Amino acid sequence: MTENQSKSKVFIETVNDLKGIIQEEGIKPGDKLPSERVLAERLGVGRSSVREALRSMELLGLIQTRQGGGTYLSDYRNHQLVEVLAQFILPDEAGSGYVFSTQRILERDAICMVALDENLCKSPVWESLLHNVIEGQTVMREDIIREMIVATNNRLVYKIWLLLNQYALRPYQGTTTENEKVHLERFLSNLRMGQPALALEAYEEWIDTLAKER
Amino acid sequence: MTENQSKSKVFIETVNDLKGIIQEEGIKPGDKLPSERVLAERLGVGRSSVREALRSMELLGLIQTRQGGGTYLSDYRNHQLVEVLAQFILPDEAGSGYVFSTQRILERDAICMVALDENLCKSPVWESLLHNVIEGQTVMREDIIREMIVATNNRLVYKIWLLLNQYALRPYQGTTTENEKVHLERFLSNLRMGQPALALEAYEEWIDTLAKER
DNA sequence: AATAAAAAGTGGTCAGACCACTTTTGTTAG
DNA sequence: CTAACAAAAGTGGTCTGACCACTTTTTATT
Repeated sequence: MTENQSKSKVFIETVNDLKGIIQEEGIKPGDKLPSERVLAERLGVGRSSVREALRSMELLGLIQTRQGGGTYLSDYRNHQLVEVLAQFILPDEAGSGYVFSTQRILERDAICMVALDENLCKSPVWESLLHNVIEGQTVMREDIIREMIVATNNRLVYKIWLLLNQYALRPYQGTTTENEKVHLERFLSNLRMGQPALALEAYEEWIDTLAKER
Repeated sequence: MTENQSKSKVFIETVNDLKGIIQEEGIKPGDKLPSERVLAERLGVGRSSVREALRSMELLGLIQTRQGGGTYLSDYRNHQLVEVLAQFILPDEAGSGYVFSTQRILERDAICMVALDENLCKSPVWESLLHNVIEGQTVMREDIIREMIVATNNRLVYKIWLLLNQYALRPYQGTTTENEKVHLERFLSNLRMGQPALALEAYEEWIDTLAKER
């Protein structure tokens, strides 16, 4: 099944093989990968091909490398690729716009899911977040959204969202403005009351305001 | 600014240099890059380092390569990265139902987008699809959904959806049953009339019925 | 047993050699 | 002169071997 596409390049296949090894071997983030030389022999390819695969994965942030030390599987969240891609994509807003709107699709769905679920929207998380906002503590937009997406209990969506987050030129960071607090309060309280439409509305306004403030 | 981090690896620097060359030279998507050998000499590094950089960029979908032909700057919007990361992220989730529900999130959004847009929902595509259904011609669920997602004009979403489609244990294939036709008609006509809520409802029923029929 | 030195292991880089394929060039037949 | 074909040059794809710099392990010394 690997060779039905005989045209695929060795280094691409190697990336796939690497994935296979990682799975079979049960290698977890933080664990060490076999050395380049071992991998080359094991996969029956040249070391240079292994390196091309590894370097690609490194640029993606999938692995980390310490000279003389070894290669380690990294937490997928450490995408350094953000910077790399940003350099290429930034001059070309169209690309980043897709990331942004895709993220919002997932977020809107999460909001609906939470608001429509009696148990979810009653969760003490929202109350505590709301409390933090009122108390003036810094509450990150990211954290709130993350909570919602986690709550919907779809790991795949969560992973995709995390990924997009890395790509997004996230315009929302820093301290919470007074204006933002208002939106947040409205949003969270509507969420808790199980009002998907109202929560969505508040969410849209919140995001729009944020985007404009830059 | 490039050498203040003396530790950065050659292939990483090369990626940046490449970016610089692309900018200086005014190389646009579709244009040809200098050959690997030329780049190596020009940057004063080994060809293997150039290759590691190029391969990384290729895995990101930043460039395309034709053996014997050359290396070409590709449209950054072709997020190949989705596929690559999918290799690492998706397999764990396949068959878990997450793929299915994630797909539906994207589809529901597309339906809303189309139905809410005056121009989109008036598109002759839906009419023609509806016509085909009535005429008894085989209309694939996939094709209809695809049309909608394409219509929303978010290439990233489209790519992700295609990907999920491959991983999904897609229960919908084969001939269109009479029962399905009813749902389809209802769905498409609501879509054309710009009724997002009704279209969504019909969609949900349609999908649910399909899932049950297996 | 603690410490220091040597060895082995590992990633980083380069150079050169082929191969397969494509593009260009040059030649030849019409 | 043009069209078709063949040779040559260019280019990416891959492998091998060689160093280097750094880290980890082993060994030897005190």
